[in-house]
Amino acid sequence: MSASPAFRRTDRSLPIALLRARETVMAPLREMLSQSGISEQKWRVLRVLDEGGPLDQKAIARQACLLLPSLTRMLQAMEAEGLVARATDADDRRRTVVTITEPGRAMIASHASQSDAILNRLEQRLGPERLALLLDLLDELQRSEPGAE
Amino acid sequence: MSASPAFRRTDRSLPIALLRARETVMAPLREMLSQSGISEQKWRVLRVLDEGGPLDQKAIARQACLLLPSLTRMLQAMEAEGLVARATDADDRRRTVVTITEPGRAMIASHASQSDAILNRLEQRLGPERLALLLDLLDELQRSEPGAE
DNA sequence: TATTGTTATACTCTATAACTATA
DNA sequence: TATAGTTATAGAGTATAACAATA
Repeated sequence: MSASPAFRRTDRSLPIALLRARETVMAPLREMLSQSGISEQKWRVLRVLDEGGPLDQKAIARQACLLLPSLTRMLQAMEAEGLVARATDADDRRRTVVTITEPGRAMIASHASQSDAILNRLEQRLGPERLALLLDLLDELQRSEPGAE
Repeated sequence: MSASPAFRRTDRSLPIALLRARETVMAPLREMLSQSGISEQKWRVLRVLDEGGPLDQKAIARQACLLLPSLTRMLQAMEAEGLVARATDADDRRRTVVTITEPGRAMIASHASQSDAILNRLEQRLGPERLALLLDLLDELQRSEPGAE
């Protein structure tokens, strides 16, 4: 009647622990985003573009953890909303280069202070050193696998 | 043209770092699960039940990070597949107590060695101490918020 | 009156394959 | 022949509200 001994306890299972931690962090952020009518996924796209400058879609998909078909539809909607602009790459015309627009940056900026407050609160609870350590470990984990960026 | 200064770099952004790390960990596990025709979500339900013994649906939803309406439909399917059994709680007849069945445990057991191999490989890359530290930090993060279990 | 779980509904994302065009 | 992106399609999960049964 006991749990299968080959498995770690779910709170010591990395996939579940990552999910629970993410849900904890995202809960207040989701509430914030719902007020703008923007999805979590579109928010990630904006964040990646805001930071990484113009990117082709494959790079966006990889960095924002999205599939290319999902991204295609999202970008079409976001272009219609004026949040991003797309242009064919002159050097390689298979590529589409996506740029965040000023309204896109404004959308991000409008949430900056609120988002910062949420994450600062977490930082205070965990402690700045331990948060930095957590980010290091997550980064290390992600880099340890092939295919990750 | 630079990124909004109020935001952390996305690789130092906790929500995105958690997502990327999770995708890294889940990629090989998803491949494993797809061979059984079981979804990631149903797998979480089985894992939680296998570990936590009979649970009511609200507890399952919280521990597996699912909404109650999603869980209701999933459990109906899983009951039809014989993976779980449901019964009304005698003491509080609003509650439904869900139990994993032997076929459910067998489903889990059939993936134990493969799942273990995947996670052991990650543990070797990161180092056992750093993995333990990561799990500690994730747990701490999750516990720091109200509403988390 | 609050809580557990269900149903209904609309929406979004996931996932795969097939397709276009460029290289 | 391979790659970037699109389209098509099926399916599943998300999210909200409204509801039933029970406490």
